[in-house]
Amino acid sequence: MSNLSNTSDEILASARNLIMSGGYNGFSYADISEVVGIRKASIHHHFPSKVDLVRELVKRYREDGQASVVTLEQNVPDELDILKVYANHWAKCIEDASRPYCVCALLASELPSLPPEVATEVTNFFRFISSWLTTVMERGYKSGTLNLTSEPHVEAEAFLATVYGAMLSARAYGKPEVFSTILSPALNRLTPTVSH
Amino acid sequence: MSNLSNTSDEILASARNLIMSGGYNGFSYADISEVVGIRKASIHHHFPSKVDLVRELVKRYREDGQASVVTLEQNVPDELDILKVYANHWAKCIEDASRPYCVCALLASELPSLPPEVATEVTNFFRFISSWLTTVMERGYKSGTLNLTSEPHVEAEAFLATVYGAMLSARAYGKPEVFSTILSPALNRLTPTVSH
DNA sequence: ATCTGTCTACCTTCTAGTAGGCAGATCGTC
DNA sequence: GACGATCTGCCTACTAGAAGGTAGACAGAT
Repeated sequence: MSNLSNTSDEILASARNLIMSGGYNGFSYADISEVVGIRKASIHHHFPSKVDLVRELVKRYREDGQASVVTLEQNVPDELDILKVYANHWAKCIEDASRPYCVCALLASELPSLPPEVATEVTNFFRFISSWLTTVMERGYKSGTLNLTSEPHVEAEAFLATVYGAMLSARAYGKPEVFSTILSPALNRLTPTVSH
Repeated sequence: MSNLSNTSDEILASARNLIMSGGYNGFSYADISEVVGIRKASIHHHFPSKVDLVRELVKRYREDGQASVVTLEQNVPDELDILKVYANHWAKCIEDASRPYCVCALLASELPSLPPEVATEVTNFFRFISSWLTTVMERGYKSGTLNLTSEPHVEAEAFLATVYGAMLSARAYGKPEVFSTILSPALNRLTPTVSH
C-alpha cells in the first residue's frame, strides 16, 4: 500500500533532478526510466504525457514551498531572520550540491517555449514567492525588523531577483560560494541600524 | 561575394533567437532551416555539428559584448552613467521584445547538461562581464562617481545578479516593466549623495 | 471480477549527422 | 582570353538512434 504511490514520487523526484540540470527539453522518459528502474511505458501509466508530469511536478513544488513558508513563519518571528533562513536554505542547497538550482528558475527562463499548461504553473510559483516576500517586507517595515529603502513590493522583487541572480552566477562560475558573497550585502542592507 | 558569408550569419542569428526562447535543447537544425530558408544539410556545411554552431555563437556573443564595452567606455566617462546605459540596454531589449533574454543566461542555467565546449564559452562570458563590471566599480569608487558599500568585486557580482535576476522575473511574470522596477533602486543605491 | 502497476513490443516523428551530386564562382596556366 | 581544376554553397536522399506515446498482455491485490 505504501509502496504503490511511491513510484510516482520517485518519478517526480528524478524528473525534478533532471530538469534542475537541463530544463524541460533536457530530459526524457528514457532518462527517468533508467534512474527509477522502471520501463518507459510504466511512466506513462503514472503520467500519461510529459506535460502532465511536469505540470504536476511544478504544482507540488509550489505547494511544498507554501507549506514550508507556513512552518517558517510559525517558527521564526523576526522578518530579517525569515529572509536569512530563506537565503540560507538556498546557500546550503547550492553548496552541498543537493539541489543546486531552482526548478522553477530554470523553467521560467525557458518559459516562451514551454507548453502553456506548464508555463502557467511556473508563473504561479513566481507569483506565490513574490507575494509572500512582499508580506514579509510589509510586516518587517511596520515592526521595524527590516530597513526598507523602497516600497515593500519593490524590495520583495529586488530581493527575489538577487537570490535568483546569485543562483545563476554560482552556477555560471561553478563557484557555490558566490551565492553567499552576493546575499550577504543584500541582507546587511535590510538590517536595521542598531543605534546612533 | 558579400552574400556568401551572410548565410552563416543568418544561421547564427536565428539560432540565437531560438536559444533565447528555449535553450540548447529547445531548438533543432530543422527549426533554423525553416527560418533561414535553407535545407538542414546546408547548415551542416556552415557548422558541422550543433556544438560547433553554439560554441561559435557564444564566442561571438562575448566578442560583440567586449566591443560594445569598449565603445561604451569611450563615450561615457561617468561610471554611474555606464551602469545606467548597461541596465537601460537590457530594459529596452526586454520591453520591445527584440532580445528579451540573454542567451548566456539561458545557457548558464542549463550549464550542467551542456556539451563541455559550450559550457566553457558560457563561463568565459560571465567571467568577462564580471571582471568588466569590477573595473567599472573600482574606477567609480576612486573617482567618487559611485557610492559603494562593499568591495568593488562584490558590488559587481551583486549588480550582475540583480540584472540577471530582474531579467528572469520580467520573463516569469510576463511583465517587462518589472526589470526597471528592480533596477531603479539598485542604481539609486549606487548614486553618490549629492550634498549634506 | 475488477483494478493497479508493470511489462514487451511497437509506432510515428523528430534528431543530428552523412554521402554524394550539381551549379556557379574563382583560379592557375597556357 | 580560353580551359580545365578546384572551391563554395546548396541540394536530395539517406541513416541510426532517440523522442513521446500506444496496445495489449500479465501478475497480484482488492
